[in-house]
Amino acid sequence: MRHTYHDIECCAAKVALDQISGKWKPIILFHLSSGPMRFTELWREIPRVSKKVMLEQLRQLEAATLVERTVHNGFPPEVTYHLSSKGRELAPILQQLEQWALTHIEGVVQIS
Amino acid sequence: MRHTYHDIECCAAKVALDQISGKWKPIILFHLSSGPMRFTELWREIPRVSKKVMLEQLRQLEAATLVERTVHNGFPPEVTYHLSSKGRELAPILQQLEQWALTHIEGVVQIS
DNA sequence: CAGTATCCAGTCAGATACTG
DNA sequence: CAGTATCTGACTGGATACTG
Repeated sequence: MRHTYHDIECCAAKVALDQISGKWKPIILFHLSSGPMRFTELWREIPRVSKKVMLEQLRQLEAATLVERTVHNGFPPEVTYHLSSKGRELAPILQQLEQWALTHIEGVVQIS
Repeated sequence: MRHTYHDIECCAAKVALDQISGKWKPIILFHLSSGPMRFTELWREIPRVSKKVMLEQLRQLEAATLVERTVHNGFPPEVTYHLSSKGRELAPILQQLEQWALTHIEGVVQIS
């Protein structure tokens, strides 16, 4: 998403929210918070998403420098993803958000 | 957005993020944090959005019980929007997110 | 003033198949 | 294993005009 000066003037939090929200990004961040994971490992944890979409989400997290990608040479290929320091600094805030959610969303969210 | 059991199991923060992210929601929350505002007043603060979209965002915030809507009888009609207690409890978290953003997004965000 | 009603274009997630 | 390529339908945001 493109940001305008007006956004930043008003609310840097919007920029932050755009970087961390998205269909699967919070879940990816959640899983990576326990440590580095390989692509397929991550993919298996979130089985409902296609590889293509998974990649897109990871690329966007990389572009936002929240996640870093490491390629280990060899065959078969091995690529791991891990949180950057910026991503790790986000963790406590996400935990507060989680806590806020748990005390407020009860009875509001649909379960499918 | 519909949530599944898996989302909640993994990450209640995702549910929270879905409720507060969206093209204009953070900006609306930001403006309402200073106090109640009338529809047109709010609309004038965010001039790039159409009334239809503005309404949609407000309705979603209402549905998430973050914002409340008050109709004052009379003519011309007067409707004000204000944060619920749930919305007010979110404010400090958004401020932290704002702070996190300010220390990290520099040089990353495009200005259009 | 505070909305509805239409219509449109662009983006996004997803399914599926293929590759170095 | 870790991707790419292609195609698709659904959803979102937006422009514009109209209304109680």
